[in-house]
Amino acid sequence: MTASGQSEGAAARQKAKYHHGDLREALIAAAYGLVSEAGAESFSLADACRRAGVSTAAPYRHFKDREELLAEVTARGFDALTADTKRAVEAQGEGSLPAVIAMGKAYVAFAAGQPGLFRLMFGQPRLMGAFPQVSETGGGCFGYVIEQVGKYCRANGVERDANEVAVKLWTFVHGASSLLIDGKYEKVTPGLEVEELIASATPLLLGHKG
Amino acid sequence: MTASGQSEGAAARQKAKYHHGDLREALIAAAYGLVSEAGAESFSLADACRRAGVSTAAPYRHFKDREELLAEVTARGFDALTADTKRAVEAQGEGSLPAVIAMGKAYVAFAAGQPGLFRLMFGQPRLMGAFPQVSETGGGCFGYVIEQVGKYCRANGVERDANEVAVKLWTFVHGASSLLIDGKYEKVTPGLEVEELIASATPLLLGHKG
DNA sequence: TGTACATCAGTGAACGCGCGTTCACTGATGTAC
DNA sequence: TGTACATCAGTGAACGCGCGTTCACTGATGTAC
Repeated sequence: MTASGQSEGAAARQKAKYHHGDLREALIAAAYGLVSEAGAESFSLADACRRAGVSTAAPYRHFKDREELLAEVTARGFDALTADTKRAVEAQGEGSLPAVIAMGKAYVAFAAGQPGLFRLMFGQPRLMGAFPQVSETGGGCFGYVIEQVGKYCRANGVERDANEVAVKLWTFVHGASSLLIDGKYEKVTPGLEVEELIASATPLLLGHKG
Repeated sequence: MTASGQSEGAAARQKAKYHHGDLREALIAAAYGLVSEAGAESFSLADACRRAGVSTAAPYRHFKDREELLAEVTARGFDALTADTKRAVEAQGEGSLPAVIAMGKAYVAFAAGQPGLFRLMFGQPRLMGAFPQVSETGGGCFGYVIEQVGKYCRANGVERDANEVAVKLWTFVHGASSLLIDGKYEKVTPGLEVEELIASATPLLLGHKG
């Protein structure tokens, strides 16, 4: 995967030219930004073209249609989420309780940081069915979570089925992300610290005494 | 709240007439059905008019605009979800563990039964800010969950802060609903029984030994 | 090194579409006398 | 009980809008000779 920062730089350098340089990456970056900021519901291909500085016909040299561009954005989102959680885990040391908690916090932080993208990644099951790269990156993301919980369980003698424990943690963390970005916590329990919520729920779901 | 079944009957009886009888309720029922079936993203006022059998100008006698109709649908959704959870709790007896579990299952069942409506209720924070009836019915729904968990805690000597326990359960159940309707469980752990997941996670989050 | 040419990533104008909303209107209904 | 009239919930035609997509085109680039 080409880093989008790189391609944006390239785009800027070649802005005056007739040929763009890497319009494909520039369009993905534009769409990624627009979706992150305003959500996929209000996303339009025309907006992405405006942001990339090309005509509305240009994307069709690189993508079959609007949906194919959004699928690519979704896949990039899963890659970014995986990278974030991986970084959080590695900072704490694989197989430790702090690592599992940090993983959950990173997941929530990703959702909070780009709610529109998060909703696109999780609210469009059709994309996952239709585009292999979405299915693969998404599977890789969840697979990493499950793998890490398994490592923790084995390292700490948790006798439960690691897969089941992982699904529970994922469920909790995903619920926290959703309720947070949809403003429900704010409405019902203002001042709630989501990070603390994750930190206190994780041991319970791992089967520790709270 | 007028039951929509009643108004649909009334609408059918008066179908041939120039005046509709209760177009407001008929439009809400049409929109409720369309959103439940296909989601709010693809919902159009024109579709609702077709389903109700009136011209596209007719809704403006009853609603300021498209958004006001969707807000009413959202409020009805929260009322229905509250009613479902209440029914589930009362069937098991308030303050019991089976009641708390049944409440969670009812929440998930509601989401699974009408995913489009569920996403509208939770994915549009703007509606909640702008329309008092959405804020009220939504608050009533979450408030009921919190109240019931409080009753359980008091009745069973759970020394934790009941509010915190309630938020955890709600978070878990909401996460299960989201992942289920977005098809993620199916992808990652095919064959997962969400009802069992709720039943086994609930005691953990209440602080019991699993 | 210079020229001819093939390639193909862009342009910009146009399309059809369905949408939300507005408008002047029409005709059913309820009420006052 | 019958008639005149005010009300107002509907109609249907029209609007402007932005969208996704297509089209024939143009002009920059790389390569073969």
